[in-house]
Amino acid sequence: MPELPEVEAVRCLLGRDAVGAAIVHAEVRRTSTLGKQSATEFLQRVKGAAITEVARRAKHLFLHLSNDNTIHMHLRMTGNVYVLRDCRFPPAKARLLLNFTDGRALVFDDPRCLGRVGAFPRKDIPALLPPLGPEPLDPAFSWKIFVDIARKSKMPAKLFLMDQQKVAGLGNIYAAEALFEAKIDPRIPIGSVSTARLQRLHAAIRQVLTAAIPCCERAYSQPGRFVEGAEYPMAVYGRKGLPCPRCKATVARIPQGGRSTYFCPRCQR
DNA sequence: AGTCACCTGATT
DNA sequence: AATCAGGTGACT
Repeated sequence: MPELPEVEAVRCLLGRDAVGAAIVHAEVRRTSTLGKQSATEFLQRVKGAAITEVARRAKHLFLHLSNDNTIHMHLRMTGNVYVLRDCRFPPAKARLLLNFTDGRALVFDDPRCLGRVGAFPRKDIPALLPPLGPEPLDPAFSWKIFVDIARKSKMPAKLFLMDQQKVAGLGNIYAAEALFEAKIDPRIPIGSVSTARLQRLHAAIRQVLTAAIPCCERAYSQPGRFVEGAEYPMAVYGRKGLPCPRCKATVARIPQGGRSTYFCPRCQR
């Protein structure tokens, strides 16, 4: 589920439901969710602490704790995090639980077990993150910054947008949607896209992500459920064989970097 | 830059 | 049985 807008929606939800809660215990149901960290170390770092703030950087989530530790989470493909009203009834795919003093519990729900959670001293967090490009919704993500990065790269436009070192937070869906908005062929080397199209792309990245966040917030407003009909209205993603909303040509699907890219072959070039 | 491994479940 | 899935890190 998660690209930047989904992670932002989760951050918002946890800000509402988890901030102020105190952790009495952590139940690690799948040790691989902690990666290399031992369950003992994780438990020691979180036990007895309160959650003071929930933050996001790109697709990474941070739960800052009152004891100067921070829980780092990455949802990868299928992770989800939310607060259960009653810790006695965790979902089947719960990989890790943080039990709160009031009987509620934060659950890290992840069917594919690709997501990761870890607890570290807050000051160590920046060094633990992989290299990340600018945050696209930050006012600092200017046209100049974007064009400087883009002009240096020869990557196909779609792979460029998905590269977290170039611009952080886009994934398979919103990269495709931004390219559609900017009318750019996903296969074209980003550095050879015209300045006018790059300008459109810079705006489209912000526009698509900004529009998707409230959709995701609605879709995930009920912890652990998915509100049908709230999702961002996709123009091309997942719409192979359906008409392009702009020109009515047939949306195509091609492999790129081992994944599917959806685009309109008529109006994206 | 491209491919694979990590995991599991849904769909064809 | 094979393919696909909104991600990324480690390989060649």
